[in-house]
Amino acid sequence: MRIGELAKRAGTTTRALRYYEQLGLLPARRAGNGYRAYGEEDLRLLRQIRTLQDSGFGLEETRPFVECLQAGHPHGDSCPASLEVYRRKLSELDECIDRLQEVRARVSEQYARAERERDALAAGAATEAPQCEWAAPAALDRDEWEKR
Amino acid sequence: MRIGELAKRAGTTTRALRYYEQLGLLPARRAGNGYRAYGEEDLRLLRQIRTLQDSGFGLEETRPFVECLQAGHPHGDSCPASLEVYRRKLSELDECIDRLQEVRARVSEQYARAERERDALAAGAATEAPQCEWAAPAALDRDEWEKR
DNA sequence: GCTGGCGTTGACGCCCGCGTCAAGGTCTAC
DNA sequence: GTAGACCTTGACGCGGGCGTCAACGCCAGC
Repeated sequence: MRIGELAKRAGTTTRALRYYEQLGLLPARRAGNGYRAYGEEDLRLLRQIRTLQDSGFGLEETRPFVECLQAGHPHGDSCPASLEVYRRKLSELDECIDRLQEVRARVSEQYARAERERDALAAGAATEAPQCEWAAPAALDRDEWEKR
Repeated sequence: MRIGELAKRAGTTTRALRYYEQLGLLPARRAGNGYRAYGEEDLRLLRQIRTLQDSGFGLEETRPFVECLQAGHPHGDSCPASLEVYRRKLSELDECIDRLQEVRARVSEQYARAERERDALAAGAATEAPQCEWAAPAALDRDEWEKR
């Protein structure tokens, strides 16, 4: 199998395959004419790479899985190094999700406050209502926010 | 105030400030000797930028907030364009969090399966227990997984 | 023998938010 | 006058995962 066919069957591009080879991730035999020659086994390796990538693994993080398959193990994650990568990735994901949720909470709070203030101003302008100090008790929160 | 002092007071670097100016985000007056000259108001703008950046806003996304302050509004988010950016960012965050949680679930599942298989093999090797077909019913799930 | 579709290597581009270096100008203090 | 702390512009680097082009080789069909 040549590079174009492998790429097509795996749903990727020849450029990516050449890049993986450059990283030593997916080495290829060579035919007499210099063309890269791949086997069915390479398709498995490649699918392993793509699957992990879809889950946010970097190429270097897929290496243990690929080497595990190359070593003849039944699955890419049949080796301790792969399990370790799983664990690291899970804790990364947890940390990332936590951070995003904190950020989301902050942004949501700011958005709600800004909308309240807008509505208060609109109502004030529309009704010419008296501006009372106790109408905007969020000012302190805002200053705290801006100091970050 | 010159660039170094502003950078220090805002907890950033001169390089960042020059970059913001290059983007037209934080323009600076010039002193007679060509040095950039900033005022207290610029410190507010800069803090607005940094705060938003900490929440994952790209520099271009901070622009409406900065322009809002420059226009003399009390807060960076006192303008409709800023509120729109808030809304977009919130939906981006939601989407991102959802994706990460889905990924986390997939990875976690794979990890659990891989560990079960490892333990099963270890137990099998240790006790020389007979290898029964019904001992590894997860094979189908795995094939489905690899086809993705 | 010519066209077209494969393949090869090499090199630069992209995105973003700067870091870092180079080569110089400006101002203050001693 | 000179050291040193600041400032200026310009340019390249980085990280990750390739896209894209250039310039060429190989092979099949007409």
